[in-house]
Order: sequence, then structure tokens, then C-alpha cells
Amino acid sequence: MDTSADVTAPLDSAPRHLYLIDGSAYIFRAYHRLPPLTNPAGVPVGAVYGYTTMLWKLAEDLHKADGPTHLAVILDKGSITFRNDLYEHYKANRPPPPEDLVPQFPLIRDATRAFSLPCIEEAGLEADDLIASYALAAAERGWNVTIVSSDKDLMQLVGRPHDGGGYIDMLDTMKNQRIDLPEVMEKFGVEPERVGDVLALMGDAVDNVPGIRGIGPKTATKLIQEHGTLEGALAAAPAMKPGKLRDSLIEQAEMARLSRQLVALKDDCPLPLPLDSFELTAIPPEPLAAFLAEHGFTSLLRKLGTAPAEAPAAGGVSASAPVGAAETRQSLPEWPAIDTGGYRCLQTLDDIAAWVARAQAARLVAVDTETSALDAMQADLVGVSLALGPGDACYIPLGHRGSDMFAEAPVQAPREAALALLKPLLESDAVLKIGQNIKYDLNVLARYGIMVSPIDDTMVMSFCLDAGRSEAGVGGHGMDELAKRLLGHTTIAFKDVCGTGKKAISFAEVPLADATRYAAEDAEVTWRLHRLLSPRLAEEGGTRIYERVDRPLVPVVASMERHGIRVDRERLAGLSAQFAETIAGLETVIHEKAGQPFTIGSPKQLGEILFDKLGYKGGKKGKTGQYSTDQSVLEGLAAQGAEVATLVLEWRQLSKLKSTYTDALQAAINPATGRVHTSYSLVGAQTGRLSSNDPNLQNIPIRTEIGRQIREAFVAEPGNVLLAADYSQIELRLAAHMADVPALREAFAAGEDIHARTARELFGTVDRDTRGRAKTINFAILYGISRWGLAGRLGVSADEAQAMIDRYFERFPGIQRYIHETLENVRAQGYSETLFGRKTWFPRINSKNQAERQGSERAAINAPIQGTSADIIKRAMARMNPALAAAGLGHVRMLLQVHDELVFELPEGDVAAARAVIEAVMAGAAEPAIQLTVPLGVEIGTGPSWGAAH
DNA sequence: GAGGTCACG
DNA sequence: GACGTACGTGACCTCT
Repeated sequence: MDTSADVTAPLDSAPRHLYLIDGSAYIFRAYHRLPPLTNPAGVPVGAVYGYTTMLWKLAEDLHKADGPTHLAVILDKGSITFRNDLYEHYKANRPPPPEDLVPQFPLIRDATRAFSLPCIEEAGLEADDLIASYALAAAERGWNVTIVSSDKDLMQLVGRPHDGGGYIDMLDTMKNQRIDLPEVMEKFGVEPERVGDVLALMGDAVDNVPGIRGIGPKTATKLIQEHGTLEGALAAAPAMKPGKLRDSLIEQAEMARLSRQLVALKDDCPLPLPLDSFELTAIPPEPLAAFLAEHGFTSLLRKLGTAPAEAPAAGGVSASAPVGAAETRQSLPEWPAIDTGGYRCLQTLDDIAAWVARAQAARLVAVDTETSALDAMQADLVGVSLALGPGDACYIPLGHRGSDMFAEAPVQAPREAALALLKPLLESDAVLKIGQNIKYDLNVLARYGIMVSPIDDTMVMSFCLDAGRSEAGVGGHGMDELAKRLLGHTTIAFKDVCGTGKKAISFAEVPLADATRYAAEDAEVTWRLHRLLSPRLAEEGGTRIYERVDRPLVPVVASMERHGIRVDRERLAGLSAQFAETIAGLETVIHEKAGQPFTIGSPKQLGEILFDKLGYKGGKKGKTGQYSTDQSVLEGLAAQGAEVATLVLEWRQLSKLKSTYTDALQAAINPATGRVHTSYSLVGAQTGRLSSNDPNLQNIPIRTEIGRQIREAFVAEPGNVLLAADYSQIELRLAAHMADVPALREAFAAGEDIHARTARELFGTVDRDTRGRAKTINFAILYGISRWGLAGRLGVSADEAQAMIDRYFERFPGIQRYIHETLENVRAQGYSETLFGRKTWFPRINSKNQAERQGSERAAINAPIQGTSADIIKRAMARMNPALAAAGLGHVRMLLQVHDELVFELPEGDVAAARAVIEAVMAGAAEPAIQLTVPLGVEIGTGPSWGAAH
């Protein structure tokens, strides 16, 4: 190795040049200067584009003479600062930012993170103060500093603040102009250290700094030039020639002094991140590529592909070749194998603080929580694991105890203090928190007062890429399965750590060594998964749906789960008792009719009683050799006059209602909150729908009168009501749009009864019978029609069913074409797509097994429609809380989602206002990305209970 | 754990 | 000519 370079330019004395970017000020200027671009999802991104090109240019200057060696972006956070304590009207005159700039603010952080650059913001401090503090700290160490801004307040900093220190100048990237001493002198006529005095006299209309009325820049400059300082000018006032100026100076002296304080930069703020962490290194291309692709910045994306300065960082994956699930294992990054023996267990506050600082600097950390139970609303926090890279993970035990009452708890940092260290990291806008099913961690930590943000979720990312792809097993997006499939790694099984069944122990009792291996491994796996999935989203077109629909939904759904819904326990208990009595009576009669006691709930025994013992006809055995006894069979028997079948149907209905609803829901009431908290799965349905479990609140009875009583037990708190908002016929409306069916579009536009219209088209007349048949056919279309299926439902022959289908295609041209084109696409690409770009894979679409293939075909016809509907309500959900808050309805709570329905709880007096906002958000949820050719109808009802709200 | 059944959109 | 007939879910029960 050539060491001469070290002698001539030892590393320690290499010139450092820190660039501090005044991000918040920049985007306002970029907004006004650039055309109103929108990204593919329809979000305005003009200012973001300007900001991105600016960062790009600065990053390109790395290694160039006088280019940055260190770089950070400083942002304003919130609007209340210490200056408001000095002067309550400070910045009070600011008009609200333009409407199409607002959604761009968070994107500025995304852009910064995409460049892997540090992003600093602190509550209570303005960007100017942080910039001043960093600039001074750096200059004191002899670094040169360039402040990327044209803010006149910051001009106070220009020059060399200390003997032997570094030099501070400014750069106006819009005008491509350096701002140095001559420029400051030209603008203010005084040295930088006197600029504050000039500003104090002249005031600032935009920031609402009062200054002295009647004194503008010219007079202010002249006064300071003559008297040296503000105090000098004020002291000299009595001796000035009588006049307005003299009087103003004397009368408003205090206002001037206050203004002096307001314009003074606070240059001694604590520095959230050390200066050294701002070192500018090669920028990893994958996150940047993902960001550029998401927003359609194609020219930069092309540059990224060729720019030599942007060479991939070590360990990165190739950004060029698409990485499918199947190919991934061949193109694994060159990471060392996962070694669970090398993890740190952090048992002191000092160790935790050190890790938190590293994570802050890394700006991206994988997080996993360990708890005492599966239910996020009841589980106690036992520990937190973090990962920053391959082999770089730790576990922080917080709630471990001895394995029995005699064993002592292991050494742990005190929980409160440890969480206080973690909180700023987990809540920092500048640090991305990655989790596998992070909604769970969000909810657990929220109960400890930590609102984790911003987040990425590897499970949801996997779903956006590979929904439907996993051939075997349910889910397919769980950590263990992803680790195996994408990383080729088998994770430590939970049951190997905690055991199963009766011998299972709580994670709190797991010895720290084992707990550390298990927990830190999960965090490291999550980190690695993120590194793989993030570029794939951009390459495979998953960014749009992930960034615009599913990722924003995670915190929204988490908050719905935490709110829960109140159920009336007494009412359910009353129903349970009532049902129990009827069930017992039915049981006696059924046994009498059967001539013997048997288990009515056993389809096997019931089938034998009905068809073998009692000799009823119509018994059909399935492939398991068992009689079918489902509802349609029993209804058939009942029509033959089999009273026992009628009784069994009634028994079944009541047993179902009792065990699944009236009993189970009472047990599901959370003792701490008194409410029922479901858990939604964001990856539960291949089409993109949510699913609900523990308990499932998406299948609460409504279709029968007796079942509907259960809905009445879902109630609002006193003084409040429940509001239910349903999309009306959303799937048929989407079919009308997607298949472009004129007759259906017209009918929806005119607000017609759509099934009646269908009946008229198909049968020429509308009555109860034809409308009902038309409704069945409409659903059949959505579900992928077969003549046998329709025949079975309508009780007609297959030929007659076929004739109806033909007639449907004739009267509603477009449907047949939609089905044909959808299937052609799925066969060719392997997946279907929603209007918003959500993919669902159909690996069996070309199967040789006809049943399998036809099943896939029906699902593939339905998936774009069901999935688009799911996308739309998800978009509405993501926008709902901000829209309500903007209307002063921040206390309205969104509680439940049932596929095409949202349920809210709100004070009775707010119904009218909330109704308008909810209706508007839901009806407009497809826009601006998609302009539907049919209106989206929303029906809203309110009442003291969910039942009453319908 | 699988199969049958049935609650919902 | 058989295959098994509508799309998407989750919970409970029985029985192996």
C-alpha cells in the first residue's frame, strides 16, 4: 500500500466541508418556482422534484474541490417555538401553505431518506436555530460550512466566527449564487454580526417580527451604519432632529428590543446527532431508485442507472435485474450467514443509549417487540430488539422475571428509563422503523406512550409483491416463511424457546441468553428482508400500492384496533340465556323425532339419523363418504315435510349465534378498556381486502331478524352515537366502470335500482321474482360465472342458465370482453391487477387439472373488482382522520371496517358535520388517481347501536 | 388438524 | 368423460 498519501494529507487534517440544507425554506421556494407536477398516483410532487434534483446536484459534488464531505438536511418541526413565548404573535400572520404543497411536506423526508442522508428536526426549535448551532459547532472544529439557503436571518452567520475556525458561507441553489461577505454587505450595508440589528429595526412582515413602524430596510441600514448597534441607535434617538423617526425610535424602543431577540439565532442548541455522523459516503442506489420510480422521476432514474458516482454500496443487491421470489435465492447479497450467537444483550442504560445513538445515525432500524401474550391489547412488553445490519442486532430485556417465585429476575435496565431512551428514536421522523407486522408493535408500544413513526412493514411489502404467490400453506408472508423463502434461513421457532401446550412458559421467563438469540434474530431477519424487498417494490411495480395504499393504512388500522368498540354485555348475556333455553327445547324434540339421543352438532351422526335411520331421500355422500347435511340439503328435506330438518336448522342457527357471537363476544371484552378490540390482518385476503380476527367483527349477523339483535349489542358510549357508512353496490359499479358497460353506467348515473334495471334488460319485466333472479345473476357475474353454478342457484337447467348468461352478455356488452381480457392477461403475466396496481398472483391459472384451473379463472375474474373496491375503501380510511381533523372533528373515531362499510363513534351533536366529511372522503376516494365513470354511492345511518345505524 | 357448517361482504 | 360447480374471509364444533 502506498503510504505517501497519508504523509502528505493525513486523514485527520483533510479539509471538512459541511453542507447544511435549509429544507423547509427550500420547498416553499421550489413550490413557487416549479410547475405543478404530479406523480403516477396523482399526488402533487413539483416541490419534491425540485428538492430531489437539488439534493442530487449537491451529492454529485462529493469529492469535488469545495464540495461537501458532510451533509445534513434541517427541517422545521411544528410551529410553536421558544419565540412564541417571547412574542405570542410570532409568525402568526403566516397564511396556511398552498393546498397542493401540504402533501409534499412528508415527501421531503422520504426524499432525504431515499438519499440515505440525515434529516434533523427538533420540536420547539426552528430550522434556523439548528443550522446556527451546527454551523458554529463545525466552524469551531475548523470545518468550512455552507448553508444551503437564501434566508436573510441566516446571513448573520456568514464569515469566520472565531479565530482559526472554519469559514461559513451560504449557497442559493436557485440562483446558483454563493452568499459571502460582499453579498451580505451589499444587501444590508453592514457586517453579518450587525445584520440582526438591522432586521430588528426593519421588522419582518412574513414572520410577524414587529420592528419599528415606519422603518424599512433603507432607514434601518442607515441607522446601524451611523450608530453601530441597535442599542446605539436607540440611545441616540433623543438627540436626533425632532420628527417621526425620532418619536418612533423612542416610543417603540421596547418593540425593537423584542424584535432583536426574535431575530437572534439560538446557536447553542444541543445537537441531536453528532457532526461526524453527517459524513457523506457513496449513496446506496436501491432506496433512491425506489423513490424515484415511485414518483415518476424517470430522468433521474435513468441517470442513476449510469452515474458512476452512485456506485452501489457494499452488500447491496443489484438494482438492475428484476428479482422474483423464485430467483431471489440465487441473487442473495453477499451477507454473512445469520449467526445468533453474536448478538448483544443490553442490560444497562448506557449500553442502550449508545445503541440508540447508532440507530439515530443509521436512520433506519429494524424493531421487534417481545411480549407476554399474542393479543397486542393485553400483552405486557417483555423486551425490544433492534437491528442495524447483518450481524448487528441487540436485545433489550425490559420485563423478564425469574422462572418461578424463588428465582430472581435477571439484571435489566429500569423499564421506564429505558423506554425514555428509546422513545425519541422510535418517534423520530428522521429514522425509519422497520417491522415484520409492525402494527402489533405499534399497538403494544402505544400502550407505553410511544407512538412509533415513520414505519415500513416487511410483511405488507411482501404482500404487495407476492399476494397469492405462495402455493402451499396459508399466509405466506409470515416471518419464518419469508426468512426461509427469501433468505434461505430457518429462524429459531418460538416453541423452541417457550415450549408448547401446558408446559409453555411466558417469554418473560425465558433466560436472557435464549431470549437475545431469538429476539435479535427476528430483528436482523426483518432488516435483511427490508433490504431485499425494498428494491423489489420499485422493480416489480409494487411501490404505488405499497406507498399510497397499504403503508399509510398501517397506523390507521392500528388506531382502530386500539379504540375498539363497546358492546353491551348484559344484552348479550340476555340473548345467550334466551338462546340456551330454546336450544334445549329443540334438542328434546329433535331427539324424540329421531327416536334416540345423538349429537346434533355432528354432521356425521345427523346424516346417519336422517338418511339411514329415518330413511329420508336426497342423501348425498361427499368424497369423505359422509352425508352432506348443510343448509340447502336440510331445506330440501323440510320442503318434503321432514319436520326434524326444520328443527335442526333452527337449532343450528341458534347454536351458531350463541357460541360464535353472544357467548364469545362477552368473553372478548377487554377488562382494561371495557371494549372489544378486533385485530385486522392486512395480508389476510389475496385480493387486498382486510380480514378481521380475535374476534372477527366482519361477520356479525345482519341478514336475519334474530341475528340482527346481536348487532344491537354494539353500542356507542353515553352521549355518543354510532355512524355506519356503506358504499352502495360498489363492486357492480366498479364492474360497470372496468368493463365499460354503457347500460350499467347509465343506470348508476341515474341512481336507478340496479337489479331492477338488470331485470328489465334480461326479462323485459320487473317484479319480485325477476328482480331476485337478476340480482343473483349480477353476483354471478362478479364471481366468475358458470352455467352450472347459476343453474344451481336459480333452480333452472344448465341450458336455461346458459341462455340467461348469453342474454346478459348481449345486453351488457363489455362484460364478456372484460372477462376474456382479464383471463388472457392473467394467463400471460401470472397475476391480475386492480385499478390502483395491486397484483394478485394465480399460480394455478394454467393448471392441467380442470377444477383447479377453472377455480383460478373464477377467482381471477373477481380479484380486480374485489381488489379495487378494497383499494378504494383503504384510500378513504387513510384520508379519513386528517379530513375529520381539518373539519374540527378530530375526536370522531373510526372503529370498524367491513369491506364496504366504515363504522364511527362520535358525539350526537357532531353527526351532521361528520356525515358530510365522511361522505365526501368515501365518495372521492378513487380520485385523483382514477376518475371513475360511475359515481360511488355512500349510504350513511346513525343510531345508538350498530343495528340501529343501518 | 381436517372437515363440515355458517356468519359476513 | 370425470372433475364439482359462484368470489373473498374466520370461528366453532366434532372426530380422528
